[in-house]
Amino acid sequence: MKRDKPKYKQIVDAAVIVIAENGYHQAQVSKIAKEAGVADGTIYLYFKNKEEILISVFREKMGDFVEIVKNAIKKEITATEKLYEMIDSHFRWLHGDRHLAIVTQLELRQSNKDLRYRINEVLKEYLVLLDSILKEGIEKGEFDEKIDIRLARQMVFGTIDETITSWVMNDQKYDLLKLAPEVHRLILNGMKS
Amino acid sequence: MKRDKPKYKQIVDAAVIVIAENGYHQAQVSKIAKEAGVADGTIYLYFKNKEEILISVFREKMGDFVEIVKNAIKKEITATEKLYEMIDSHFRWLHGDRHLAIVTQLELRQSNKDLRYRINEVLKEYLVLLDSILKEGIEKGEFDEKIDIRLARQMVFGTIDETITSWVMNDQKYDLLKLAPEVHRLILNGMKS
Amino acid sequence: MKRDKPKYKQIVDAAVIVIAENGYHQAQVSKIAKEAGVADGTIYLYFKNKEEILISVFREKMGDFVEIVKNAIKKEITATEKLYEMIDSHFRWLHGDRHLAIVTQLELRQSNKDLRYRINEVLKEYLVLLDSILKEGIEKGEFDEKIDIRLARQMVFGTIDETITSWVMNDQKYDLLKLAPEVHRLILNGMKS
Amino acid sequence: MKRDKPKYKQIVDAAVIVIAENGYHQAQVSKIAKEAGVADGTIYLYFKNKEEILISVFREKMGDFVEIVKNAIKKEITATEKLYEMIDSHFRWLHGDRHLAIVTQLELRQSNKDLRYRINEVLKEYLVLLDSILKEGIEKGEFDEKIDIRLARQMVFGTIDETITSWVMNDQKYDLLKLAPEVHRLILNGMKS
DNA sequence: AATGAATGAGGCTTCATTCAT
DNA sequence: TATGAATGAAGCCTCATTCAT
Repeated sequence: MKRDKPKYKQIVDAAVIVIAENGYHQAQVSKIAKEAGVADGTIYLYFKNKEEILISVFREKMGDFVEIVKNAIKKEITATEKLYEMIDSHFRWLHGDRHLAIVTQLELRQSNKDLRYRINEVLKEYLVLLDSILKEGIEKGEFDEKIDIRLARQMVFGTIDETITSWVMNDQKYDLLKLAPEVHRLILNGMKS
Repeated sequence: MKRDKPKYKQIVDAAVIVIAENGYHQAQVSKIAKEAGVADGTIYLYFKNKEEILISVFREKMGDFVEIVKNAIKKEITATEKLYEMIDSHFRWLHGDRHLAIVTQLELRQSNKDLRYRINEVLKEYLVLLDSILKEGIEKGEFDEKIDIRLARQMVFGTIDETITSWVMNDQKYDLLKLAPEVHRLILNGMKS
Repeated sequence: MKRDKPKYKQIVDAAVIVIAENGYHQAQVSKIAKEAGVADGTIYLYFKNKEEILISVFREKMGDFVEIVKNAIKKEITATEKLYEMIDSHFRWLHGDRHLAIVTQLELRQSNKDLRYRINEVLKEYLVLLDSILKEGIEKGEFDEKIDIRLARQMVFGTIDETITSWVMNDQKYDLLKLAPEVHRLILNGMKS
Repeated sequence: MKRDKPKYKQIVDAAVIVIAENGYHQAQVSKIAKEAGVADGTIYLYFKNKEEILISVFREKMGDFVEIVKNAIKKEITATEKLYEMIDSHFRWLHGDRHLAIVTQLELRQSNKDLRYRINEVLKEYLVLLDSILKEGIEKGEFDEKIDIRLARQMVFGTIDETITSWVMNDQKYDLLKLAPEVHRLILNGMKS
């Protein structure tokens, strides 16, 4: 509701900051309202309840991201290159917003089953994109035709996710972007024909 | 404290069941006490607070598991074989205790930052074991000497973890054990020299 | 204030409908505004606060009703006949507006002490009318001269009120109007000389 | 639950006092707890929620009262005498507990539809008792055989209720007990054969 | 060692009212 | 006059922990 109003975005952005700085369980609605510079009640003109704020955080940000990835891989020709762009833009995305990185990798995972289920719905779009790259690679003969798409997807996503989580848990001390080529190489080798 | 008393184990086992069946946020101390067949207050004779119960769940169970893996790989000669044994016994471990699988893959991740930090401490022993296999593989020339150990570890752990989580999220419908060879192959290819 | 403007009546009528359909506690100002086809803020150009709307509902409607009763009994000669007309027109009034019946018998009674006190002020006009009939009946020898006017009034009003409330609580299933003669007879007997 | 524990009664009694002194809408759980001399949370060991406290107030008190009436009319022989005892003990009951009188006549009526529905369930026992007296009176020829039991019940209850409410609204200034004979006479005349 | 009744802090949400336009 | 977006106070309930027995 009213997702195009400026305050909607204001509140979502405030939620990212508050969750990142205080943790999921300490992100009270009143803190988010204060950070957004609105009254507590105003939150409920834009979101049905607290859970909806959190869903929106993920949906808005992940939505932006899927667009970025789609654009990034559009320019590429081979599945191998597309895979590289996906890894690199995923890294670049969270590297560019340290608060968001904390939220997606650590805090949002503390949500309850229902919320995580709904987050997975949003994630699906990303995984579908990944699947299409994998299928293309197999068809073109770039990847081994014997690989199980589901397992390959889990390897790719699991590796990327684990790499980013480690980076966040180490306080984003080292340069995540530099890891992209090696992660790409590890993943690719696993699927080479 | 008093970890050798029978009630200690009774409470830890009760916690696994209660968390698996009710979810992390619905696992009240009183429920755990009831499942363990003791009074609420008794819990606090064995655990300083609720967080300690959850830590213990992970420490006790993961401790058992690390032992299992250590024994499993002892018999093997090559790093490649050891890696296979690690994957297979990891799958076998959680395949054999559906409650524990839910708890490690879904519920315990909803805990707060502090708790997850301490869980990672316990995980370290597992990761150290993994690192030693990777190093051995490189030294023996089984794996590519150019791979970054940290990244390789993240790929291996990320892939295994993501595979198990997917299996749990799909209600453990399909046979996890059958996936071990293919997961092994995917991972191995990524590191082959 | 501004009771003669068309929007005033519009809002009062909307309040009756909203309260009847949603219940007293679910009759938010915004719902009344919507039903009346005006903006929330407009309500406050015509009413000081929400309580004033509710008072007005009763005052306007009860005002109409007292006029109706006055006219109805004007034609009658004996106090006995006037009493019958009062009962019959009371029944007829609420029988003709099912929303209003719900509001006066059930919903408005959920208001707080202050509001109920002010409603009683409005009711007084009705009770004064009733008292005058009772006095007239005593003076004319139709009713027992020994009856306590206050108690008699309470019996008459209590009986009528309880009868209507029962009818509303039974979802207005049976014909209220048919009960008038018997209610009249019961009441009258109580006061006969 | 645990209705026989002393704290259950303690809380119910505290609720009567708090509601009478502050009004239904100002009777916060915390006030009731304070008046009862227990912690807020303790309330919830004895009552599922706030509504259950209010139901219990009525059920416990009305339950006591129905017993009193049953005992009072047991000694009487005629329906006429029984009716007098019912009126007199009803008056005597609320005359003896000014807080309870305010609660039953004014405050509890502000509750929402659900609560009032459940209160009516409790009231039913009283009305059944009243019906049995009326039937007995008709069978014995004390009351007119042509009267409609339902209407007669509404007259009796309506008159008693209205009389007590008036007394409470007038701050219990006059002596309610003295009104019993006249109320009895008014009611009785209405039903005499 | 064991019990379990009692404690009390803490947060999401609603909605009457305001006020800039 | 009319609007409607924004405000912010206020309360029910849960549950980890304690402590008298």
